[in-house]
Amino acid sequence: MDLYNKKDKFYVAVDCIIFGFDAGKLKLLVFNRKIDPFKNSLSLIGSFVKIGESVADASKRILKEFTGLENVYMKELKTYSSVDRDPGYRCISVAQYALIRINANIKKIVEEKGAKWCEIDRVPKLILDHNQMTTDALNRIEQIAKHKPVGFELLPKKFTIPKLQALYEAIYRRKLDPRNFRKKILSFDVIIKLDEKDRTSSKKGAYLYKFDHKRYKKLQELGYDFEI
Amino acid sequence: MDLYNKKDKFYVAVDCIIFGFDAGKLKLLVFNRKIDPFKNSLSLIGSFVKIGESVADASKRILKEFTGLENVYMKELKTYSSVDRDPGYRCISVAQYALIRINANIKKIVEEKGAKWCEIDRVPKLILDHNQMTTDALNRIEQIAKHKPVGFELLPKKFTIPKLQALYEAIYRRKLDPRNFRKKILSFDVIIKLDEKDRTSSKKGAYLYKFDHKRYKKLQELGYDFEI
DNA sequence: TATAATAAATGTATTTTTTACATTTATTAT
DNA sequence: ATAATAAATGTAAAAAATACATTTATTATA
Repeated sequence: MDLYNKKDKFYVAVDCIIFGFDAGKLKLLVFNRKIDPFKNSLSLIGSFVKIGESVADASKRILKEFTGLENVYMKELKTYSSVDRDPGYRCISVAQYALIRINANIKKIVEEKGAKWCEIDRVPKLILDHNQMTTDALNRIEQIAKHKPVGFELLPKKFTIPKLQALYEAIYRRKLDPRNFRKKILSFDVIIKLDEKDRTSSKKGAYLYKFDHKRYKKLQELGYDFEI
Repeated sequence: MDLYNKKDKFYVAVDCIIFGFDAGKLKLLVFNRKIDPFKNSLSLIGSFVKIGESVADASKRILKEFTGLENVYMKELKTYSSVDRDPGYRCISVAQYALIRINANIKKIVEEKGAKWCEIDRVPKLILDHNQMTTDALNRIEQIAKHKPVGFELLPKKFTIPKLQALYEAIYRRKLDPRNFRKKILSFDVIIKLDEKDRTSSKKGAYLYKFDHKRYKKLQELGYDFEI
C-alpha cells in the first residue's frame, strides 16, 4: 500500500476545535471514530492534509464535511509536532479553532456523521493530544474574545443582548453586570437594534440586534481595539 | 539520492523571524545563502525539521547555530502551507519569531555564519514568502507587546527606563510621553531599580533597572493583564 | 570657577473609563 | 387584578489615562 514506512516521512494533519453555543452553553464538536485507527474512541474532527492542498483548504474541507458550513470563523491555533504524539505516523498536526452558529440543519449533519456536541466543561477523554488542543483553544478564544468581538460568530445572526451576555459569561466563566455589559457593547457601536423581539425567554421579550459588519471593518481598519 | 520526488511528500521546515534591538533600532536577522537552493539570495534563518525532532527542537537548533543562544523567547507565529510556496519541495513551514538581546558575542557569531542584522524598515527582498512572514511577525509582536512585557527580552539584563521607552517607541512606531511611560511601567511593579547608572547617553546618567521575573510570573498566574 | 549643554527625573490637574449598585417596564398566566 | 418573569435603564464614585513644564545631575568648555 504505502511504499515507505509511516514513521519515515512526515504526515501533515489538521485537527479542528469547533466551538458552538447552544442552550446557554459553550459546546465542542467531537467525533466518534468508526474505523481504525482509534476505532470507537472520541477525537476532534481532523484529517490528513493532501499533498495538493494547503492546511487552510484541508480545514475547510473537513469543516464542511461535518457541518455543511463554509465561510466560517476559523483560525490557526498552533502546531503539535512531538515526535511521539501519534503512535502510528510521524505526523504533525496544525490545530485550527472555529466558532460556529449551531442550528437545526447543522445538528442534523453532525448526527449523521456520528459526531456530537459536548459541553465544554464535560469534554471526555479524546485521542492523542486532542484534550490538550481543546484546552489550548479555549484559552485562546478567551484571550481573543477580550479584544475582538468573536462572540458574534457563535450567535445566530439576530440575537438579544442578554444572549450575548450569556455567551461572554460562558467564555469568561464569570458573571457580568447586565447594565455595564449593555453599556459597553452599545458603546462600540457595532450592533444594530432591530424592530423585533425574541420572546422565547421572557414575557416582556428582548429586542433583537444584528452585528454591523461594515462598521466593524471600518473601526478595525482604524486600529480600534475592542476591550470587552 | 532521494527515492521519492520532492513534490510527492511533505517536508516540514521552520523559519525563524529573529528580532533584536540595537542602537535604538529594531532589527531582523537575515541570512545570505551560500549554497543552493537560492544561493546568494537573502532569507530568514531556517531549516528542515528532522524526522526525529519536533518543530520547537528544530527552531532551537538553528537559533543556537546562528546566535549561540539558548533559552530564548521564541513563539510560534503560524504555518505557511500554500501548495506552490516553494518551487523545489512540497514544504510547509512553521514560522517562529524570537526576541533576543544583541551583544558583541552574538554579533561575532552572526557574522561568521554569513548572516546580518538589518533595520526593520529596511528589510530587503527575501526568498519565498519570507517577507510576508516578517510582516506577520511584526504585527504579532506589536499586538503581544501591548499585553505582555516582551520588550524586556530585547534589552540587556540591565537597562534604563529611557532605553525601554525607546524600544516601545520602535515597536509601536510612535512617540510616548516619558512621564506617563515611566509611571505606567513602574506601576506594574516588575522592574527593580539598581544602584548603578548608565552614563553612555547622558552626563547625568540614567538609573539601571532589572526585570523581576519572579514577580512577573506571580502576577501572570493571577491573570494580571499588562496593558502597556 | 561659572555657565552652557544634555538627557533624566519628577507632579498635578483634567478627562475618560470602569465599576458598583436598585428600580421600573412590558408582558403573560393565573 | 395581580403575580411572575426577564428586560431595560441611570448615576455616583473610583480608577486609569492623558496632557503638560520644570528641575536635577553631570560634564565640557569658556
